[in-house]
Amino acid sequence: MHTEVELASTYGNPREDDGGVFAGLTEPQARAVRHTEGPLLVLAGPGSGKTRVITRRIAHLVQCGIPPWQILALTFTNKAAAEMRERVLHLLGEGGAARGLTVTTFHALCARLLRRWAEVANLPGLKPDFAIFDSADQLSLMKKTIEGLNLSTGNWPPRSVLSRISEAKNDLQDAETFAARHHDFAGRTVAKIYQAYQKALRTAGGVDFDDLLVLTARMLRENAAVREACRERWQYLLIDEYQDTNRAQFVIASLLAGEGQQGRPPNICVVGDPDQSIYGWRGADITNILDFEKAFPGAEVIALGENFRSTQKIINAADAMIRRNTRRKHKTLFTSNPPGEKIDAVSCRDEHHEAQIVLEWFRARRAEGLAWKDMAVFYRTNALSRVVEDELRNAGVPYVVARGTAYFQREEIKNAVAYLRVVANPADDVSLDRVINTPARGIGDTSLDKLRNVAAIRGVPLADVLRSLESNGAAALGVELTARAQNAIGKFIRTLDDWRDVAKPSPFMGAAAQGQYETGALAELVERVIRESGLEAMYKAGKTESDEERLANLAELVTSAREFEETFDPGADPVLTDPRSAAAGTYAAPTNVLTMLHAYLERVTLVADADSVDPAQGAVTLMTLHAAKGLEFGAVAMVGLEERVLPHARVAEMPDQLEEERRLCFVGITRAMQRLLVTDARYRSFRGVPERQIASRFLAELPADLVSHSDQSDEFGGDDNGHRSAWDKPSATIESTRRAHKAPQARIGGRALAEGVLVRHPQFGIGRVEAVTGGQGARARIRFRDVGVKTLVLEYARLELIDEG
DNA sequence: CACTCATTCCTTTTT
DNA sequence: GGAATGAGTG
Repeated sequence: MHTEVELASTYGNPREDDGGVFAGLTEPQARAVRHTEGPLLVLAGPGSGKTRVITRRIAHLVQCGIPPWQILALTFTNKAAAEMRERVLHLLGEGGAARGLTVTTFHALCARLLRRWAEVANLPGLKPDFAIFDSADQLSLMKKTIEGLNLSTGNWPPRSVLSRISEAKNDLQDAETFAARHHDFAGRTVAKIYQAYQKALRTAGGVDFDDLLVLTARMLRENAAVREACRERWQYLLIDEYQDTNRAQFVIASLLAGEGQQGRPPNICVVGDPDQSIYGWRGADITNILDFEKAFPGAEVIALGENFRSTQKIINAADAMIRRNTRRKHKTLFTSNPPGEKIDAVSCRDEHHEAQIVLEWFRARRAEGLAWKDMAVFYRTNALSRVVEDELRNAGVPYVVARGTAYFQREEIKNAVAYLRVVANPADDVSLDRVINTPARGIGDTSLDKLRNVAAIRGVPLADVLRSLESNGAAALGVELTARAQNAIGKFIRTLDDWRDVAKPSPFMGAAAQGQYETGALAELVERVIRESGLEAMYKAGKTESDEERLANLAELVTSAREFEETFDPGADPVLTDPRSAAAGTYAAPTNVLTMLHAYLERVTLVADADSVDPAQGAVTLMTLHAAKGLEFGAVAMVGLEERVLPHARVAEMPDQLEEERRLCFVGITRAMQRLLVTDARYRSFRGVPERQIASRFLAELPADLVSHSDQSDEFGGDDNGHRSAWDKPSATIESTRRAHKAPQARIGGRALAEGVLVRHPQFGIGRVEAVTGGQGARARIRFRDVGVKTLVLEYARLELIDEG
């Protein structure tokens, strides 16, 4: 292997090496790129050229003569992986110098490894054609599991049980370990559910997101052969966004990195920023990055603190705020960019007013020459996007909401994908349940319940029962079915078989027999499934606009399948038996549609919201703060800077989460290159109920001299008194500014609060109104059932109206 | 068995 | 404000 001395002689004068991997790098950046052997931690502040360093470093490794297939780069999202791959390719030239390089997400890598090795590694109940269950699938399976145990979903909400199990999985506790550690009633019950859930999951031939990591960690730990095969192949490991890794991911990384070769330390390079760790709730363990040097002794640490993205004012504000966190590795943020404008802060009346403010601010930015695509709106929760969307739509401003998962959550797409999943894996009961009577084909709940019962008793997938019904009749199963239902089921099974025959490798099918894949076969299968399942006819029969839209979406699914096949690169498969064949370009293509279908479904399931961010669209981008990480925009508007929204309400119960909320805010601020707007609203409606809001503490943490604040939250202010706009160019019209805010006096949720009305208070409980005074600072005297009479200021009292009866 | 209308819970963030 | 159940009718 190359040493630093040799490299130094090759790249003696980086800055003049135009076009080379060291061109234009700062000293610390170059140091990170130059580092090839042994553990390396790059602490990369926002806008510090992190991606640049990573991609250059990979290119550098390859230029040093390391075979690309020995390099594994891991990210969290497909988008990050795609971007990295593209940039490395660009650096190395399209000539195939990067062939065999593995750049992928943790989850996708695990899926591939498991499919390749599951049988060898003897993982209980895991078949190589397993389906990956997304959150919706998990939820419906969990519901069934809880009901199957005769527990109430009221006492054991599937969501929270799932999150407890997910927590356990992220910490690598299986059901048995979990059971051994929890002896209280709730813990024991969850353990029982955990066990049953895993069993149901395996029966359905499925794994959930967490399982992908857990099972891979376990496989690598317990199976020396697999472990060695992976280590043998990947000598250089790189992990992006390392601050977001959880315990399972840390174990996988450590096992892959191994002990290094011949007593030398492992070549693991991790890049991240503890200040941008925002996935603690998903098990991300910030100590992974804080203690990297402990886990990998002798690690070189390089801090990239210089920011090349934002103005001084933005950087200084972000720095001042994040300094308040105590659990961090301090690095000084600085920039030699221009000072820039002050941060705009506007206090608004309510969320509608806020949306108008954002719109006007964007128009002003556009007047200054910024394009729509250079602007973005960030918010803490998805629910906040709606009002902004409405405002932009009405104003005719083009926008896109970054919700990559949304497309695949549409009913029609879920249906079509569920059919495909049943083709790929007939045991997938969750998908089968979804499609067996969609569109309605006469297989009703009564019949299904009987058959599900049989399946549950025998512990086999429903599909097996259906099949045995088809060959042996209902009597053999010990159930009675109407002839109508039996016919319908028979027909359904035969349709499935037809599709599977097409998909299966068949020695009689010409090209397939030669081991060649015919491009278009997957798209053809998707098209066939949509047509022959009756989905197409079902939506064609409907005449509403949404039905037309649904047909269009289904057509799009066919297109997406076609695109997938066309861009599918079998050489990029991380688990090729012989990586050298990838380098040589002589790998074997997949031989049948089923293989392609599996790859496609995997891709479809492992999408992230951030994956859909496409600045080429020429539109304003709307997204959650979480999705914003890693991106940058000329002008950023952050809305909902309020207590209980941006530090989220949950912080009240879990104070240690406050620092993560602050990091979230930090991430948002540091996305802005030139201009930043932060807004808070005095009133905001949650689920239709307006609530009095308090400005976020984070606003107060921004140094006053960097902020230009404009309070427009006055009830009737901000109409046309000249103070409406705090910035240079207010828009010419006042169109919607007139939508006066409803006076909060003596009103709750738009309904008048009168004597004798029942209300609920978050602390005091239920009470009856005895008297109301209106006007500014309206009050009500309320006799509470439990705590007696209190006089409350309506503005602050977050009361809820209760209907009598 | 299929479809329509009312009632319930909900939401933090996502691979 | 909306999705996801459940009751009731054709």
